[in-house]
Amino acid sequence: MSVAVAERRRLSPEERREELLQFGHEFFAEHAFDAFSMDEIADMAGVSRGLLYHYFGGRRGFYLATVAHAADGTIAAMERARGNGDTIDVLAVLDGFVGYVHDNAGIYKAVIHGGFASDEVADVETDRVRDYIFNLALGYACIEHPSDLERIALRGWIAFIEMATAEWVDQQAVTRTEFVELMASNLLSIFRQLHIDVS
Amino acid sequence: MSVAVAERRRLSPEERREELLQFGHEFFAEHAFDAFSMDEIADMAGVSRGLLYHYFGGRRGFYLATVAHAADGTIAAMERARGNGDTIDVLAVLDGFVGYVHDNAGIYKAVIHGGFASDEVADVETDRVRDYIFNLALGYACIEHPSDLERIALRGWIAFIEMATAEWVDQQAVTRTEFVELMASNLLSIFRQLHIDVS
DNA sequence: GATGTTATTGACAAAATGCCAATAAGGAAT
DNA sequence: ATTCCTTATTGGCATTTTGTCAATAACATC
Repeated sequence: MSVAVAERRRLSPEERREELLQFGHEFFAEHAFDAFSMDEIADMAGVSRGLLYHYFGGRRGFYLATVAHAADGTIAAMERARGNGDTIDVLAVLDGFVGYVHDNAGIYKAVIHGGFASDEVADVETDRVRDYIFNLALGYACIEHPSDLERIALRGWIAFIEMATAEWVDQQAVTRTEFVELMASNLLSIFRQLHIDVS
Repeated sequence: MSVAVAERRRLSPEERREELLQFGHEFFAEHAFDAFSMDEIADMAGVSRGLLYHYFGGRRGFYLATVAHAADGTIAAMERARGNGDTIDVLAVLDGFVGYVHDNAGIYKAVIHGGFASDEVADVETDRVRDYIFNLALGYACIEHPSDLERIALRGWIAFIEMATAEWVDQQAVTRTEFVELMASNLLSIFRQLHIDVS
């Protein structure tokens, strides 16, 4: 009886990095930050621990790269749904967001929604996603310089859609359309409350 | 020159545990989960590493106990603001919530708002806080068995107030009263949207 | 097929972890 | 005051994990 030993493969740095990020995407979706040693993680990824350190510097670096990757994916999904017209279709973009979370529920909930306790670098990444949505909402309402109250309310609304989407994805108890409309009309409520005309 | 060595103190388990939790409250408010070794943490707390292990089993255990402690504090603050009448004053309870976050901004943002990546036990604690607010909102609207859409919307609203409060505490750019009213009227908007009468 | 580049590894020193027998603080009894 | 006894607290040990780097071997090019 022989143990199946994967032989050494030599990839380009770009390919290897992409492969490892793909693995991190799945790994951190399922396992807590410190649930395994770097040795075990490297084994699961099919590489040596040295390689993980080479590419990401360590556990935290690997985690952060995975967070950044997921943030990129989330924004890209909305970008795609937005299209390249100059009018903003809030329903379409929200649907793009919901689509990404639906297809990547594990990593989204672990990393973007859940986040990592008081880590500045990770916060930068999750905030990138929020800022994208924030600016989209500003553009939709034709606001250039939001007031303090407007900023607070919009950031609150963004948390609303993050939590509600995580919740919806779990059960999908109402239709996707109905759900997206709930989020959109909540945004309109907030605009109305703040006396913002959106025509 | 002599190094000041704190001599060994023998406290009751209850006192020591409380003291260590107090320390954890401050520690995790400022430092990332894995930013220090257990040796360093124990030093800062003024005890041996062995004692930390004895009381909490390790880093994760210590962190989780701190989360639970903060969750208790958050709920207690709302409980206090609620009083013991049988009518629910949403503004008062929200103000109690805001008060706790204001006074404990560091740990709140690190632990309740921020949360820990995909850790079931920590989620149980943060969800305890959310469930308290959830049930409060249900009580306020006289709902016994929320529909799926109502549940999603209310969970979303709770994320709204969590994020908005964290944001408000940072800058306090609008008055506390104005801010609390923003959150309360957003709740009313949601009820209206869902055709829920709150009289 | 030989050669050069560099992606990848294994192994080593240092650090951190988890555990437990030994220690001593502080209350109770004399 | 002094002794005793309980058990909170510690120090140190075996083990695991980490971080680093010189050695190795894929793969492309000639």
